[in-house]
Amino acid sequence: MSRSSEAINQLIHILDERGWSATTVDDLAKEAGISRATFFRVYGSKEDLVFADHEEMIERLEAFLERTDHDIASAMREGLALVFRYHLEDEGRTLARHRLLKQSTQLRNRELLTSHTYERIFRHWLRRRLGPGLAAEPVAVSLSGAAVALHNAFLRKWLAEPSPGVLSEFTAEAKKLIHVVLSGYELEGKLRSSAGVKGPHAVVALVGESADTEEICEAVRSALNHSRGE
Amino acid sequence: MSRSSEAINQLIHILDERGWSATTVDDLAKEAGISRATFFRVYGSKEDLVFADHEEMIERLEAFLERTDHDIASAMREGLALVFRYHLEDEGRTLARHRLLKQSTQLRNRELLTSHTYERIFRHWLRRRLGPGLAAEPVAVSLSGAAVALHNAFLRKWLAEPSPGVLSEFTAEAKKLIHVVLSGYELEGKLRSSAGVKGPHAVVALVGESADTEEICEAVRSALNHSRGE
DNA sequence: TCATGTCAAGAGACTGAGTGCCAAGTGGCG
DNA sequence: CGCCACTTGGCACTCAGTCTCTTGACATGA
Repeated sequence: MSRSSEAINQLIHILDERGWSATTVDDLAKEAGISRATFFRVYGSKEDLVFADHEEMIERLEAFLERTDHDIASAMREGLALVFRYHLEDEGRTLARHRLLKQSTQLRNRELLTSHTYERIFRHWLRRRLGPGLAAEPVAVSLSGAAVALHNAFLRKWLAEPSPGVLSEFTAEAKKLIHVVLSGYELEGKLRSSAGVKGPHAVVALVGESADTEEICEAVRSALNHSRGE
Repeated sequence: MSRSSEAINQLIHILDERGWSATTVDDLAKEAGISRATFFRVYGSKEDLVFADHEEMIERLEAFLERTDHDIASAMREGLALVFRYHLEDEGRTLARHRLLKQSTQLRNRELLTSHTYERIFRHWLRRRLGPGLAAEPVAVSLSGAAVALHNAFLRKWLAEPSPGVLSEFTAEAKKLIHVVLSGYELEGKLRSSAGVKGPHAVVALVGESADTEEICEAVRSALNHSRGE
């Protein structure tokens, strides 16, 4: 898994350097040390290669939404943050892909398609979580559409001018949007957590007064790893 | 214009009957009484042929938004209705295309792309109409995303079960959505100025017993965002 | 040790989309 | 009529993606 994803990153880099249309599948296969036929078996297509890692992200998001105990608004916001953080995670890969996308409308279009996958995931999850009710369907549809659009707008902003503050700006805007839509449709009642009777852990992390969210999370992570013996 | 659009309808019909992948460009060119080369010159590609009429719709929408005297909410609603009505207008063509789309994921993906074009048009128009202001950008992004998602949902519903009442149902829902978003952000904008100076705060994260490290971090992040953002 | 089944990979032919080039029409227009 | 710009057809070419057949590595089992 990790080896193949490195191979993918390398191939994307090659496509970025030599140009999307100037690089043939033969070139890529030769570069990867496999035959042309094997290339198609492994990666599906030249296009799929560039977005192979999105599959993983989609699984992560679905797993998160499936298992979360958060209330609807928090889970939605955190799901969106999860996706956003994924793009910031490997800046080299994301920027290389972005340069690549500028070369070909075909690739840009493919990129846009991934939005619909995220939108669909949120929509279906919202439908389930909102349950039956008059406003559930339009809220599921509109909120997922709006939230993914917001995500894309902030991602575009970050691609144009990478800065670490974008994530928290995005999270704040997403929070506002979710609140506006849910309360506007009078679904505040659904905002409560659906968490069951599971007993809570107590976790104490000590951090400096000026710590930001990520620093605190890091402290929590290390405290957990310590106490759990990982 | 009208002659060529009839030719397009006929070719779409042929694609629908014989199958998308079973019909080659040679077949289509022969059917249209032109050479293969001319086919590509005129229609661009096999895929473009299926969505050629969308170009016209996009121009209609842009012209309407550019010239309308309506207030923002009414113009938005009427613009959406304009697009929706266009699909209902020629039921034969829309249903034939829909049958065609079921045959090929490639075509379905292409269809999804047109959403982004509409979304972009509404977004740019909303930016211009909302003018400068703190909430203008997120509203332009979110509302266009949500509105187009709503449009697509109602269109899917109509395609599954055509009924004339869908248009008015859609218009009503769109009106509600636009009102919720616009009024929701106006309210937020007024409340923001009264936000006080941040003091120290306590953070409590409650997670399920089976939560792993990452889930706990998500919960901490969520709790922080909750307490800091208010 | 050898026979057998399985599976991943390679080799190569084949289809079909899309591009580029050139030659042959097909009108206007002086 | 002859010149010109523009359109169309014919044709070769590249390359993505599919399909089939073969080969070799590996495991299992008598």
